[in-house]
Amino acid sequence: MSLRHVLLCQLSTAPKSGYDLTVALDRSIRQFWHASHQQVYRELAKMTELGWVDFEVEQQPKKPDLKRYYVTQAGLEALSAWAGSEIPALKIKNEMLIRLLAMPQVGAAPVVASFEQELARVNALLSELSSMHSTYFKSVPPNGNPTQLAMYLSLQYGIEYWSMTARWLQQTIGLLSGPSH
Amino acid sequence: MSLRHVLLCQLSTAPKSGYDLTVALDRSIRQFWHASHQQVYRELAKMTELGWVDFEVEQQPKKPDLKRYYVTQAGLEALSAWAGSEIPALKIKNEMLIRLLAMPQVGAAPVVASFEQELARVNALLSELSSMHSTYFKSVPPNGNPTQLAMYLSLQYGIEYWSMTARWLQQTIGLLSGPSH
DNA sequence: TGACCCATGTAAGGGGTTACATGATTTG
DNA sequence: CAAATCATGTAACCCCTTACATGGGTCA
Repeated sequence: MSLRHVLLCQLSTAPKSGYDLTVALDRSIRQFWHASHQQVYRELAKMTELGWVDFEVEQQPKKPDLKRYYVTQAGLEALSAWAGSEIPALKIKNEMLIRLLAMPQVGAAPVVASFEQELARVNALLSELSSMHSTYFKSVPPNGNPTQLAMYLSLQYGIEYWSMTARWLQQTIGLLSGPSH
Repeated sequence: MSLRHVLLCQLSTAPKSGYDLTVALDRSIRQFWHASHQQVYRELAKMTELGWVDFEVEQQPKKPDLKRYYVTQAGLEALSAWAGSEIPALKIKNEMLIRLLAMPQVGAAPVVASFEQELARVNALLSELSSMHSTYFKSVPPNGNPTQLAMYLSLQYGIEYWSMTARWLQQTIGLLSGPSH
């Protein structure tokens, strides 16, 4: 899947270790693509097999050896081919919708309770994303800076996604708990 | 995960076979939770082990045996407990955002091309959902009909989700292809 | 005759999570 | 003294996808 391409992107700016990649992922795009260190090491091993990346071992005094990975020509070509290929259809899989399905059996009350909890979580996330937006992007970054543009548009997506979710939750809680009381 | 609970919901209205469940899923909530027949059979086997469902075998002349599953008391209790429990945090995992990350390496052109294709697909989906909405829901279903309400709110969610995506794609394509031309 | 419907599965592999393992160094 | 940081992994398990398997009945 796409984790492979996330790692290729990160590596193509500068060679990095699996540890570096894990930390960088967690610091920068955690909200938009999450991966554990186990996954990162597995993907690096697979991409090495595929010839997309290679590494040099650096011996460190009093520390474990460090494997510094870099992207090969084949890796760059794979990234290019992927970037223009058809985006695989994304299927909505949202547990909230399944809770709704359970209402005929379990009633609205527990569902509304879990939705209210979820709305609080979503609002917290939204304010986090909003503050990121206002600190990093006073204006739309120029087209000439693709890295900044990518971050700006991802943040934009996250804010719109969670705003939409919050609106839907509010409307739904209202419908489920309002009229019958 | 939630497939288990989807199946419990479907079974609690009337006993069904694995085949019935697969077909019903594909006909009704395909847009919101998809599962292959292999998954359905596996979940049924696991839920039988757990004691959440049980089945009766019906011999059919000139057809394979049919296993008619029904929900047990323990299954109903599991469904209730789940419906009010905390909703696990949903992480955004959207390949579009990773394409953006690749722009510094591969340029904007292939990314924009794949986004335009995606926008067409999203618009097609949206018009499908809109027509479902206008044929089934002339007005908001009453609170007393939870099955209808669940379908209404799911459709609502789908329409808002894909509208948001379409807007974002349009904005993004504009930003990536507009100013530099 | 070939395709689709009914009805059940097995098998292999990809992607992801959680837990476990090691071991020195730095920080509170 | 305990926790966090650096740095690598293994193992077991869950969920999901794709391909393969069987075999009669219906319909164009």
